[in-house]
Amino acid sequence: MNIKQQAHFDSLYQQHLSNLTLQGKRPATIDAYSRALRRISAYFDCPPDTLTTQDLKQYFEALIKSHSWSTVKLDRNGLQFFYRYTIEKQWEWLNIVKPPQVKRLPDMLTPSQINLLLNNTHQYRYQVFFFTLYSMGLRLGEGLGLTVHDIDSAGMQVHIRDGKGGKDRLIPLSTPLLNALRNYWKTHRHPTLLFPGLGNGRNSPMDRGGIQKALKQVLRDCRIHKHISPHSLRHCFATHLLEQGLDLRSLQHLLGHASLNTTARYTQLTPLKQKDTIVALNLLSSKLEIDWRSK
DNA sequence: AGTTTTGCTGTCATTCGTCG
DNA sequence: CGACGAATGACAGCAAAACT
Repeated sequence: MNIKQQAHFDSLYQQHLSNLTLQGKRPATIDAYSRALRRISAYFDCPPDTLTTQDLKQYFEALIKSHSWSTVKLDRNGLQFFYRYTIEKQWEWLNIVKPPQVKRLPDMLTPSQINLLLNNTHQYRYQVFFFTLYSMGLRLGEGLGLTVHDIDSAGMQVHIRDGKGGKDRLIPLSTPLLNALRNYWKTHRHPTLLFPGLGNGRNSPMDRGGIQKALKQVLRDCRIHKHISPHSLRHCFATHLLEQGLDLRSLQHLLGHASLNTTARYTQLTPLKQKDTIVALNLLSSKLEIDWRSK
């Protein structure tokens, strides 16, 4: 791009960012949608507002060859947003790119495998963290964001902040988890964070990559060859609660979302008699016999 | 259909023991 | 004391789900 084109691109890009913010998009979305604009402009080496439908077809044809459908989808949506909000053109997007439909079922651990996993996690911080994710069904980011002020030991509940889509929720706190969190906190005594990083990262939460790596190692040690990630603990939480007879509505509350398609699909249980959520939650952690790695 | 998150990997800079 | 490498964190990019 020459200097004039570059200036024009910069202006469009700034408008794009501004529109994303105005439409209330979350940081991850802004990230992805703005990358789409940078990528296509780099590909054609010109500002993105003069491209034709033919250009777009050519671009996506190349993109499908070089990248996964996940990336193609993000680019498609990002550019669609750009054309809708920043310039007037409306493309027939569906006719240009349409990702194939796929359905997958996640791998799952049994309660005894969870027990095995926790007992083979030899680093205390990861052991407590995995236990926290499993016993409250948290997303990775929700667990990392926990602060000491979120733990209401008098009311025996935990305030989960800024979950997916920026939503909060409250989750009953079991005694074993409270004890684990207290004992672990005493090892670092951070003024706010429950799971601070080490070294000079001590004022931000632990590293996600480290957590994922630690879990993979433990799975190898346990000779568990399923495809399991920290997020799987959330699936296990949901499935095990269903197996204990917790009803769907209560479970939806605990997970903080409305649809249970992914969770309900892989449990064969149809039943779901009404049962007290707290009782079920306590039952969940009382089934585990964890040898804590403290000190 | 569209949005938002996690998962995974690589790069680069910094820190931290420890060995010579 | 400095060199060295291992460990760690910040960050970015892409992939894959999860959720609305």
